[in-house]
Amino acid sequence: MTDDIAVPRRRRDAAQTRQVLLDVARHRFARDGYTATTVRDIADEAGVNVALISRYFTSKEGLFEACLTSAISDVRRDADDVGPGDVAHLLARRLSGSPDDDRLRDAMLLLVRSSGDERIEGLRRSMLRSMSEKLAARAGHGTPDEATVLRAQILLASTLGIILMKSTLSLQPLSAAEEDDLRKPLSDMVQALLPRG
Amino acid sequence: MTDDIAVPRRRRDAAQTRQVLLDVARHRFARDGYTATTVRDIADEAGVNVALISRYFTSKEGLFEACLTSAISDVRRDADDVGPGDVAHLLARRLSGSPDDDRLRDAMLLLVRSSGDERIEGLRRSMLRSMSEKLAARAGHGTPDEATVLRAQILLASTLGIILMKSTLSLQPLSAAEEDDLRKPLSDMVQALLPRG
Amino acid sequence: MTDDIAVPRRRRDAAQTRQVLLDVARHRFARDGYTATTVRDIADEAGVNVALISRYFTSKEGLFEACLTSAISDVRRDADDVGPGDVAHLLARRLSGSPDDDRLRDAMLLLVRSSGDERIEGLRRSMLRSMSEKLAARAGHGTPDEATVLRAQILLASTLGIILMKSTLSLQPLSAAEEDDLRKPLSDMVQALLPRG
Amino acid sequence: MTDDIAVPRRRRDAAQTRQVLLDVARHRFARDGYTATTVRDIADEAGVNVALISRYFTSKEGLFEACLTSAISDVRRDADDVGPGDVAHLLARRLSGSPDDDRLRDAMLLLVRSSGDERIEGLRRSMLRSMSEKLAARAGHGTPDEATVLRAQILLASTLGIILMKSTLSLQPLSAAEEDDLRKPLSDMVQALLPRG
DNA sequence: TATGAATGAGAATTCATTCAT
DNA sequence: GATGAATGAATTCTCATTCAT
Repeated sequence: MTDDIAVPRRRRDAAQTRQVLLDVARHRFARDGYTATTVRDIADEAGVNVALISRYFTSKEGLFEACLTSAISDVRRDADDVGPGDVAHLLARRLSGSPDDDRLRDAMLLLVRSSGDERIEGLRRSMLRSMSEKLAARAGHGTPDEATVLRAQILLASTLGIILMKSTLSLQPLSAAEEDDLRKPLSDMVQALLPRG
Repeated sequence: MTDDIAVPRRRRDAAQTRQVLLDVARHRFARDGYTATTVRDIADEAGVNVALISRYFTSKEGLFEACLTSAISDVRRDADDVGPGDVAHLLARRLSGSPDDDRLRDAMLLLVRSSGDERIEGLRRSMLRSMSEKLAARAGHGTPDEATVLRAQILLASTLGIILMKSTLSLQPLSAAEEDDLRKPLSDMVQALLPRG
Repeated sequence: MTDDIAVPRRRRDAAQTRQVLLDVARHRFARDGYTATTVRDIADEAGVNVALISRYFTSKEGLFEACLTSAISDVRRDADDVGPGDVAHLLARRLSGSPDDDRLRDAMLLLVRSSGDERIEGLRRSMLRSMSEKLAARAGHGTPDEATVLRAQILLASTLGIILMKSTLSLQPLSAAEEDDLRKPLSDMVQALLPRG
Repeated sequence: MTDDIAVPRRRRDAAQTRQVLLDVARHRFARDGYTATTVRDIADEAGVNVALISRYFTSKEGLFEACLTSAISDVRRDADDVGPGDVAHLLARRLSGSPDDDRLRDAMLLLVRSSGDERIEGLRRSMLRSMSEKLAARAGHGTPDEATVLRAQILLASTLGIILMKSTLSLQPLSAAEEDDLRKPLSDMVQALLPRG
């Protein structure tokens, strides 16, 4: 019952237990939002006891924060891997349904999920601010002006809106759209908002 | 924050009480989501007893459904008022902070808020589908093909993402952006996604 | 909606309104018990406003008390009408389903329904005590001894048990039993418990 | 009132906690009926937290069902222990106040208590039907005819009426009657209703 | 390290009752 | 005399968290 995952969990491995909880939580928080997700659900799906959430993450909020932090690193790492100039292609790939990118989509989704805790909100905000600045920088030359940052934020918000709609609501044809279907429209959108992107 | 006691509520006016509850609920559900909003909060902010929610709307879900229904009419009415061709201007006006449009922004936000109840989800979905079709139709000629509908849905999702980010997270400069700041970027985006829109 | 009863209720007739409430309440309390019956149900079935229950009977308990009192008179009157010696026949007739006797069965049922209020319980107790004494007296000669009263109470309790089971639970063949089916068994029972009854 | 803390409850023993809840609930439901009993009362008397009721029995209805089920087994077991022919003696012993039989009287009382839930009602009905058939069979020869079943049901209903009256209402002399006082009258009643019983 | 037991706070909902018309 | 509006006190149930093993 505890090991319905491929890698047969070793018992009594704290680090691994922690990781499993984190993975499950990230997915659930992303999909259902903070309040609608119960710690018991998470623990059950992870195949461990609820009390471990308090143990490893102090509280539900602590767990959410850990999810957000890990999500942020993932997104950062992913962004760094990508060369300049092909934001649209990256987006299209990330948005389409390939299971490899589930984790990344979840990570992005977390950025629109609020926990209610103000300190955690700060994290989200600063992450989004930094993402939009990086995006703006990529579009141009040196440090971007506010107008460009605004455009970058509009692009970012749009992307998140698309992920949200695509993955949480089954709205056709968007939900079923593949990478190929999305590439051109997204490319147009990116070009329009951040010309040099 | 808007106008808590502007209209001096007459006591013992069922229709008005119902309306006040509906208004408060719509705002709260839009801002905080379904699960994070408690009926007691709504009743308190409305200045009436909680029991009246059951009385007038049967249940929390019933209240949410009523909010969604009323939001849908508002959005429909607004969309009908707008002539063809100026989607971007409309968006810019709607997205900027003018208090007149608070209700409309809330209405739109409700479209990304889930109650968990499957029947209500159907409502949301069909509304979004119909909005995207109308949007697609406006872009072109006769009944739109699926590719155009997809583009319309991308535009719709983007818009919702922007509203969500702009109003629930204080991310500068987006959150403070005025109609003038938004018009050009949005216009570019609309043009890119729905050329004739 | 208000007058689903044969006699077209005159509006604004306090005495009659009171009576209708009383009748409906007696039936409901008898059938469903005190706690399981809501004043709103009663008012609705009576076709009047709930507030009138407080008005005419002070409270739910007051209404129950009034029901019990009226039930007691009915039972008393009925008992007085019956000559000595034919208790079994009376029982059989009362227990069978003839609608004329619905009110009387309800009245009897009320005697096993508790309201929780101690003062009202006293009423019930003293009524039952007096009924059993009368029953005992009928069996014999002069003032009955305790053993005879005990037998009378056993008979009374049995009768109430039969009514309860027959009318609130659909247990075949008892629930469908007619006067003819019941007469002999009941007669045997009465004879056995109160030989001269 | 019986033995509140006689058995010194070990802490953190799920099976025992469950059992204590069940015992308390059975007594309360039997004495006060379903609606008049609150889960908080039960938990308090059991000395545990209310949430454990949901945990162990899902809901109040689930708890009631568990009570009824366990009551039915108890009654069945008791009935099986009794040889044929001495129903009256058994009754007399069961009805008298000996604390050993408190549980059994509660069990019987539960059979006249309704929860409102239709599925649970089915349980009660089928149990009563089977009891009356067994009773009828015991009276005679082979499979009993409907008339005999009717007589058995009358006896059963009478018994329940007597238990109800004896234990929930303090009506003298019935409530204080001892085994010896009851044996003869009950024996007469049983003989009259089920001659060979 | 992990578990199952237990708790307390808070959620939605129901209900008798009171108030204003 | 009667009504509909409104209230406050329960009631059941859920959930994050803590405790004991």
